[in-house]
Amino acid sequence: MLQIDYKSGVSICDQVVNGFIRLIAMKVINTGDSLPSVRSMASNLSVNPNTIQKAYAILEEKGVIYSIKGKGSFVADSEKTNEAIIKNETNNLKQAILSAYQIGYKKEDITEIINAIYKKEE
Amino acid sequence: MLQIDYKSGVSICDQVVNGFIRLIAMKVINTGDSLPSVRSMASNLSVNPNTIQKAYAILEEKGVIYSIKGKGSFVADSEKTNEAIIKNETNNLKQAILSAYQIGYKKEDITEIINAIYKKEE
Amino acid sequence: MLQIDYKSGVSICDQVVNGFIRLIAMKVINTGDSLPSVRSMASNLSVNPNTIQKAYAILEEKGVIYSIKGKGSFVADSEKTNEAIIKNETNNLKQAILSAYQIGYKKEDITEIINAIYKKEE
Amino acid sequence: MLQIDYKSGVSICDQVVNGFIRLIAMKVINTGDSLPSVRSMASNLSVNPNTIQKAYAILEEKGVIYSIKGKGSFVADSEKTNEAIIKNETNNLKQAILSAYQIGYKKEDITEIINAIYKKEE
DNA sequence: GTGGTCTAGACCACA
DNA sequence: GTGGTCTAGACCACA
Repeated sequence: MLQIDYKSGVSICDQVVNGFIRLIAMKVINTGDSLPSVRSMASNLSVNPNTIQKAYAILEEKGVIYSIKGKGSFVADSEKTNEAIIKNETNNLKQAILSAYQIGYKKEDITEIINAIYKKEE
Repeated sequence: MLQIDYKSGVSICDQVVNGFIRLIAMKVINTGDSLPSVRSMASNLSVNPNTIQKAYAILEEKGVIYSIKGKGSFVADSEKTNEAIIKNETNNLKQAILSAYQIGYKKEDITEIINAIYKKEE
Repeated sequence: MLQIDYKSGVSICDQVVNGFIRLIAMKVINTGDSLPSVRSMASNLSVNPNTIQKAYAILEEKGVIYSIKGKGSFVADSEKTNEAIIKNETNNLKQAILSAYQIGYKKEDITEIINAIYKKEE
Repeated sequence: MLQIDYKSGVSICDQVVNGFIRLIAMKVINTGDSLPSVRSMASNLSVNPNTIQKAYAILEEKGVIYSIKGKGSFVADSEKTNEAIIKNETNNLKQAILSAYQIGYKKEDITEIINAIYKKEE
């Protein structure tokens, strides 16, 4: 379900968190869908269960999933998930753009980068 | 000269590195200007000299400063600093924009954020 | 695994960096192989862990190894390591040859040294 | 007489030593010629007299100059200087070439680098 | 005084 | 257990 890059420098925990946020944002998994159990996820990725446990806790704290003892973890309702995801992403963008602005980037400089990425990925 | 947030999660070393890159990018300090000595910087920020030493080493490797044993550390030629700064900033932007792209942001969504920042700051 | 000369004038850190580059270049250790942990290496060489830590950080930055928090350090893909190794070695050679050129060595003088080494070692 | 690059990372002392060795090797200055006094050299290069003093001491130790108290420093006889210079340079080359050999460089790989340098500089 | 390297040892995040 | 960051402080080369 998720691809982990063990050499990327990004912690596995963060990769799991971001991976699920992405899957939810792209509607690959939707409100009410259950996530793999901590243990199955851990064994599939050959990863320590604690790592997955922590990732799920972070996702729950962000409001994109909820966990029910003895049943498992589920995607929260789309209103909540949308809000959480957009807030997260917009903050990232704001920070990067503000920083670029402060060192003298013009709107066009940023637009150029955007165009390059959207063209390349399409 | 620099503001350090000791609880930000970002390492002190990185804050010093990014702080100076920003100061140089904004031309607050210019080619040939000397940076505070490792020791004075360390005592001003109430931080261990090794931490500043490491930050300066990273800045030197990025090509934005050069250090002379026994003399001090200085801002590099503007050609070199510009190159390093643009590379740094463009990487930041690329990462943020790619991530936004992947979860479904459209060009217009990002442009909106850009406009908000550039209007607000002007 | 590595021989350190504590009085050579070359820093321990650099000796570790160059030592591993050589081991990788000579295929004594290969892609995916794990390096000794920072701590075990440090105790084996009777050296402070920070020194090894720094050496590993430099090796990672050069692209010949990658480190995973909590797991260890590993030799990178051979594509990456080859590139880094050749860059490193070619720089060394260039520097030595340029210096010889400048004080009047002719091509033949250098070729003679090369022949002596290659004959002797074969 | 000498060009010092204050940002090169190479210590001023070493630059002075290598600079004179080069001048002697290229016969710009010859046996019996006097070197600038420590003080005039220091003031010309805006450098601490101790630094020049040390450089001269190293040159004397290598046998390429000799100093007479109250009179100054002079280039040694050409037999001595030649010997010292060739020994120095050949050692450098041997070290670099042996290292290249050990990691699998072929003669041709090194020859290519030599040709590139000799063509570029001519 | 200034940068550079190192020891000794603590503490954190991650697995 | 493993890598990463940091404090405290010594010592060296260089100017």
